[in-house]
Amino acid sequence: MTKQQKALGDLELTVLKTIWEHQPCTVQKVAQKLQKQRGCARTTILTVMQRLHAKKYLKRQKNNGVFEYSTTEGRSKVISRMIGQFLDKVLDGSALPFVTYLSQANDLTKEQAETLRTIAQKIESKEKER
Amino acid sequence: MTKQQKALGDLELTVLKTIWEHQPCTVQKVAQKLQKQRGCARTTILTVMQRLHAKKYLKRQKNNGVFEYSTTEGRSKVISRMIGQFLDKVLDGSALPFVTYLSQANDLTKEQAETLRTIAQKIESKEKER
DNA sequence: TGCAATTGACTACACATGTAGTATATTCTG
DNA sequence: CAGAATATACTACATGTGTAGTCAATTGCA
Repeated sequence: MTKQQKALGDLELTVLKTIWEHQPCTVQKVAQKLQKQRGCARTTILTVMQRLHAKKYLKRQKNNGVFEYSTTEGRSKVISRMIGQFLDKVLDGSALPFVTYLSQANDLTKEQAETLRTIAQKIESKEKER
Repeated sequence: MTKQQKALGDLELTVLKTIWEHQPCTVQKVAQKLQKQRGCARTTILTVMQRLHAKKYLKRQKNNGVFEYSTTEGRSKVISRMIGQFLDKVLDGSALPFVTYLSQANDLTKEQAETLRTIAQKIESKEKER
């Protein structure tokens, strides 16, 4: 059962993100949003959405003669998988470079600092579990 | 000065990693290593290395009639850039999903746990800086 | 020195993805 | 209901990457 989801390109990810935020969603809606952000044609978005549908990232249902698309998986699930793949493929399974990256970032944002703090808490709870 | 390095494909990254470990390196050496790991032909590696050279990830020098390749950038630099790109493109600049991923991994390795601990220390030092 | 082995340039092809036009089908409106 | 508007399908093309063969150049060995 290797449900191995196919990889996502940049535009595909962008489209998917848009849909996660406005589910369910017509091609038109997505196209309008991304026409501004990326200046791409409506048919480009249409094609991408058809591909995402073929790849099973999207499901669709015709409402009033227009397809409404929804995602088949939640955002966190897909993103998690991508993180896992990145970890494997780029970082060889080690999270250390990522941490180093974060801690070296001289423009560490409040959000990231907060993130780090969160991690510390996670560690503590992990410790207590034992 | 947008020295925007071109993106790397999977095989390209794999080759680059091999070279980081055995610098400088001939096509043959890399090919032998990867022929076992991925079962790809010598000329495949040759092509990839030529492309990496064209992309400026590798430099070469002829020694005894054979090209010896070296990387133009250190591993951590390239990996850092990739992390930054991943953070931007996939995680929208937020490291939180990554942390969540790590803390939820039920097969958290010792190494990763250690990583988390390291982060906690980083936080502390960051805090003290203020 | 001549042949065998090695090396590298070039070419080629398949597939993925971004990009978008054209044509067909569907729906809505007057 | 017919034409206009809209939506979808189909087709196409460029680029990037994995993959690898062919052939010419180079090197080394007998």
